Amino acid sequence: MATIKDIAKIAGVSVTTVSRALNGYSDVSEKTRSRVEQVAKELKYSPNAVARTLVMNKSKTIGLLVSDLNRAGAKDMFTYEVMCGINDSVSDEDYDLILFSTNHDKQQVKTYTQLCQERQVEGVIMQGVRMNDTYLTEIMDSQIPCVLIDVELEGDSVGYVSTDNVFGAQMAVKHLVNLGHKKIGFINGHDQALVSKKRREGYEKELTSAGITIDESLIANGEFNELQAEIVARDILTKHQDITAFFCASDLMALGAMRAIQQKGLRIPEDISIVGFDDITLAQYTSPPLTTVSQDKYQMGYVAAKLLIGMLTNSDQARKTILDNQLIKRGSTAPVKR
Amino acid sequence: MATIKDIAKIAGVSVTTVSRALNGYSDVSEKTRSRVEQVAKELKYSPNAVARTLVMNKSKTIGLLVSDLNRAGAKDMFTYEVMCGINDSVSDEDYDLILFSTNHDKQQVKTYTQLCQERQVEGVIMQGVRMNDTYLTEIMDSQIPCVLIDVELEGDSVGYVSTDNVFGAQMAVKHLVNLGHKKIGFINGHDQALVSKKRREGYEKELTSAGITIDESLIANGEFNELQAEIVARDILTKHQDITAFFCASDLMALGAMRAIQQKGLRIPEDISIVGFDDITLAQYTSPPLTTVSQDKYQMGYVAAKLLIGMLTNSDQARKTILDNQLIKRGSTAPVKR
DNA sequence: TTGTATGCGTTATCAG
DNA sequence: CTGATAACGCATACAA
Repeated sequence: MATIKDIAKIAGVSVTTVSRALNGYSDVSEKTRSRVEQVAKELKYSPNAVARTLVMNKSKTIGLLVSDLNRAGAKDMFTYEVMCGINDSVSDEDYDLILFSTNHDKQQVKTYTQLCQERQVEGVIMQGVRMNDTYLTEIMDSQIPCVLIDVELEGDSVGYVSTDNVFGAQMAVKHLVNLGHKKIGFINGHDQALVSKKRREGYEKELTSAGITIDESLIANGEFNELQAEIVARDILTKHQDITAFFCASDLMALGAMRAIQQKGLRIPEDISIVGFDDITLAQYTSPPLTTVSQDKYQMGYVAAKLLIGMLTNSDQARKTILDNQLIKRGSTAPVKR
Repeated sequence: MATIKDIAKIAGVSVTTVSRALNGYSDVSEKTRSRVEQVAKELKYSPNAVARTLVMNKSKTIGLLVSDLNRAGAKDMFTYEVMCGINDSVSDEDYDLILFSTNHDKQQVKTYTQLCQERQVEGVIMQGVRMNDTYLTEIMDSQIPCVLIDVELEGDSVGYVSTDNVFGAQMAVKHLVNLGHKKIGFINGHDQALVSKKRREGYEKELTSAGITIDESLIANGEFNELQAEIVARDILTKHQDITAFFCASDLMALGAMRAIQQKGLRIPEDISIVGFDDITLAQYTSPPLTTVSQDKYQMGYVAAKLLIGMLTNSDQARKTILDNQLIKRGSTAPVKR
């Protein structure tokens, strides 16, 4: 509650002097400085960041804009882990984080720029955007620096962090191909996700280079949803009795597919091999444990924040980073029976 | 970037009028109001919450203070789910959330009051505090309304949300007792957690009422840590060959204990029954699926925020809520062999 | 080395 | 119904 005014009065100096003393300016005598600091301590003074923001036009605040922050995300801990990385990163740099959750409806009510201006955030990290979210175009038009997670869009003030989804998918499919699989189903996310495009690209690329022709009827969208994945997996299994493997664009969907497989009376990995994507915690605990492409979610968040803060301070900073993925071989994949 | 000043100039009125027109005051003619709104829209005006905070002394901001926000928490999604509840709740009421992560070290650098004052948060929700965190006493002394998650401390401006941990533990133990278990190990968290005290209380209460005497050597702290729980479980199993069940104060620790049990060549639930606490997502996927006491974490967050906002608006608001828990019976418990 | 005056964007008071 | 003015807490250009 104490302000520099209070300090000034007690210390018998002007507010200007207090301000400068506390901010470490050199043009203040050691004597007054120590006196001011003394009084500040006595009064348990702490600077009002709000007032400072107003006058400096710098809030030292970063907006964390999460699309669909909800319980559904609880199974795959993606958002949480990314957040941990961001949090560690920003506190290193003495920024604070303000959390916005958004969704399609909210985006109609308040524009991106409004959202940012109201709270005077210096920059934004956006997680979970869809390609058709209205905010995405606004971000590109806006001057406010923004780093996107898993959306590879670049602009003057827009950068991104992603993992190498094409290569990740290639590793997954190559692993299956090496095990002798030829008929490999692909359960993708949805068309609004860039990662889905990328993972499909990897899937097709690897099959092609293995001399296997793409069969559209082996591919379906599971909407990144466990249940939906189960449904489409069941459908594919019914249509293709001779399928021997699945590649799923997320572990969560792999869980759904596993259920479909097991309900058909098929065994994993003896009858059907399956590979997921993400390496969520659950992946280690399914039976059998799930082979998957691991993404370092914490690192994604950490790097995203670093990138953003870099952009905030110097403009010709690199604006994108692609992290490597890793294939984690577990029990859900095996050589094809013959 | 547009301010009310800009609007005033263009609309040909004073800033006062603009302010009142935009804030829906009645003492402004319909004509000027619509004119002002028109101009505001043209200029894509959005109010500067920072300036407003300064003058109103109300930030419409709630601090979410999380102790040890890190990857370790990724397995039990506690914090994430609580956060989702809080987020939904505060956005209902048009508050924003600012995220602070703290730990023992950080608490020495900046006091609780400083942290709050700097960002002018109106209230705080605190998750993951330990009984010996210095912030805890500061919270009690502070005037800033605060709601604690799972720490049952009450004061003039302090409330809490928790679940009925005593009863939850009792349900767990009663379930085991009903299955015929008499020698029931208890892997607790640590002494700095209130929930640990409570769960122990429930454990002892239920055993006593079943006529079973408490054996201290069957009880150990697993520090809410999977590995530590595995270690102490192994220890107890070695010392007590005739133990038939475990009650663990968290699912995460139950995972550790399960590993210890299985490594001993014992089967779950045939040889050893086990009950956890929390109902984390993983609990459904272990083999066998884990019987556990379910806490509605989302609801905890939701209620916490509601409580806090209530305290912010009227002072004689209820300050605490205890939510019910639920025993979820799964495959990890069975009648005792004889 | 220190102090005075001004402004950041908004709301509130009070007079017209 | 409207407007001039002060105030919130802080930083800074300028003056002394």
